[in-house]
Amino acid sequence: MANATIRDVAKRAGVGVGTVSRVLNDSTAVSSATRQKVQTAIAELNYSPSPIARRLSLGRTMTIGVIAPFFIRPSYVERLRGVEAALSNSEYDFIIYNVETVARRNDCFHDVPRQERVDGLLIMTLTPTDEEADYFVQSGMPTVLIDSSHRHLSHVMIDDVAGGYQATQHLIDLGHRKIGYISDLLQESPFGFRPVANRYEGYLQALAHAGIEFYPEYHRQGELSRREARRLAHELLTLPDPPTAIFAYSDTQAFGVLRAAQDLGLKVPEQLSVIGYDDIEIAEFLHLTTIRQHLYESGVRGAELLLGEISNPLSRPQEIVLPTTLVERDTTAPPLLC
Amino acid sequence: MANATIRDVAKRAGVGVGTVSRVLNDSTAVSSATRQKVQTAIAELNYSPSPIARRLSLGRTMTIGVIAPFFIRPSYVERLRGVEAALSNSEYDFIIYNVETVARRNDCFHDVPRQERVDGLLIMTLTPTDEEADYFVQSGMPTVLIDSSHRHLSHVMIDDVAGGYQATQHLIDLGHRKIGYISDLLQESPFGFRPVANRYEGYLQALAHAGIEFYPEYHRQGELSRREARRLAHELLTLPDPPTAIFAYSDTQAFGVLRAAQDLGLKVPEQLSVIGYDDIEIAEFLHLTTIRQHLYESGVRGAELLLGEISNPLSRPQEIVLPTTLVERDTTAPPLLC
DNA sequence: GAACCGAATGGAACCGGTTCCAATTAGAGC
DNA sequence: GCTCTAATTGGAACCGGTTCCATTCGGTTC
Repeated sequence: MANATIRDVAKRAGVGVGTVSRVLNDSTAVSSATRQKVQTAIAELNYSPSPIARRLSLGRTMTIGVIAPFFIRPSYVERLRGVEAALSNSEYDFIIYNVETVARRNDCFHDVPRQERVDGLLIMTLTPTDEEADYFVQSGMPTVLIDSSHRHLSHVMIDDVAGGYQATQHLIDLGHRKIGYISDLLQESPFGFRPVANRYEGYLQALAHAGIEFYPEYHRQGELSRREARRLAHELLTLPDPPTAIFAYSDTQAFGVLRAAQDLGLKVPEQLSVIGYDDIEIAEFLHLTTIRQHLYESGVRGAELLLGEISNPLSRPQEIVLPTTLVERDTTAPPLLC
Repeated sequence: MANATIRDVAKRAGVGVGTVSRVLNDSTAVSSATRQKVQTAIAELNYSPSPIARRLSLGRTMTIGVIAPFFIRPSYVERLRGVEAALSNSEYDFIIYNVETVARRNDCFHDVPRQERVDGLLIMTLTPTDEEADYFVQSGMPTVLIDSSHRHLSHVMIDDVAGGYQATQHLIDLGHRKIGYISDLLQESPFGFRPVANRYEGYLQALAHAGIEFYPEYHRQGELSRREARRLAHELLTLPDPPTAIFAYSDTQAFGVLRAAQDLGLKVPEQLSVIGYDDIEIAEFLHLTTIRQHLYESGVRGAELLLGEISNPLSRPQEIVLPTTLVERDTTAPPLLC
């Protein structure tokens, strides 16, 4: 009773299994009398088809894999929310592969397309090598990158060079010349996140355009956490000639900077300007000036791209570039005159 | 080449499919010479077994379903992190079923056990009715509740009555007598979250034990969001005889209260004490006094319970109760003397 | 009334694993 | 050398769907 099969239904309705399958899949070639009989039998037996068997014979899993590093970080949560929203209208479920080590990253990249667990892959921030990208393409696994890019794969990119430029330029516009930058790990990062290099690039470009010399002492990098950012900001702010403004790679790190300022009794924004990046939900509450990247939307667009690619596998790689926006709140102001 | 099957491997190795299967599953009854041959063939064909086929014949999905309302709320993210950590050591994946409407809740409760998509179910905060619980039991679906309870199902409960009591008692200990409470929706909530009733109960008990009369005007309820909490706090604080302390159902709501205080120019904690609930990550940064419930741990313990139940289905329902802890920071203090 | 056609239907084969039973083989014991 | 037993091994049957091919049947057409 618990688990009736399609054969039980067929027997009870006095038809063949093919017919039952046709009724289930809304094939038109079934007379309405037969359809009626089958539906009655289905109801009587409280039958529901086994998705696993369906998948096996269809060769599709109706599941999407999402590979995300540190999926509990606020920015990934926002992106996932977008993915969830886009997928909730479809027939697809998603499985999260959380990545916190390089070994795990490599395992995921290698195993997930091979095991036929998923019909498509959404990869966040992690950038595949050329080899890996070709491997995805050749294995026929529809793959979409969010927050990174590769010329052979569809992707939703955030223009982080522009974002970094925007943040720095905002500080310059306010009159700052001594602008610190607290970054995520640049070289030593095991993952080589693309946005890390890009925002740094934007920072350098804005300085150069304004004719401000880059002062290496003002650039600090460390693991992405409030605690570490607080430590680094403390270092910056206790330099003999400290910066008057700090651009932080992420809102989370900006909060660490704010804390350091508080520790040292510096008033924000009067004595120190701080700008973050991401515009995560809590940023508004804390009045943080920041660069908004459309996190939620990046998830939605990425998922849509992937669904399109699954239903139409031959399409050429698409690129979506999402802009960034300056959100001015209360942590930036002109520097004090000296 | 892309997708070799077990039969290809068997042919190439010159053995039967049963033997290949035995090698794959580390059955002992294979001579080492044969094992060698098979492994060579596997390597040559770059073969990896299809999990779907495996699931069909095994009748197991190696996947766990997690039903979570509003999974992007910080407290659920923390719990999920615990689940992910516990599951990452196992062979199981997990699928998130996000619930934001009652219809969706009912769908999930009804369909997920029936479709054989998952081997076990982890349900957060949502409380099954007796009927639903029996349905889970009868369908043989191992089910564990986190942050709610039912006598027929294993669960990880947070002692929210004690937590509500603790929060209120802390304010009383400081000398407050006029204590407001801003709650999640109590009656009208479509989900009937258990913790909502429990924390309120704790609040009432603490007041009663201290001989403080409950003053209905001091109790407000509204949708769980910062914005709504800010509005409600504003109402409370502009009463003719406003409370000197406010207990908020969640940290998120406490932040709304803090904002309302700021709007009205009230100093915290001098003129208003605020205590939250959850101890989400950002609470420490904002120096919020709060009640810590062990969110991450609740996820870990729940997942462990479920894995145990899957491997040993006959066990009786277990109960784990996690305590709550008062975390004193800088948003509570004795009231001003009048 | 015969020939023909299309729609509806039944059911075998298939997806790719696991498992169980029967058959083979090797080795031990006498 | 023969028998018996245990260890290996091969492969059919099965899990529960889908699909395709063959068949049946009712209705046209001449």
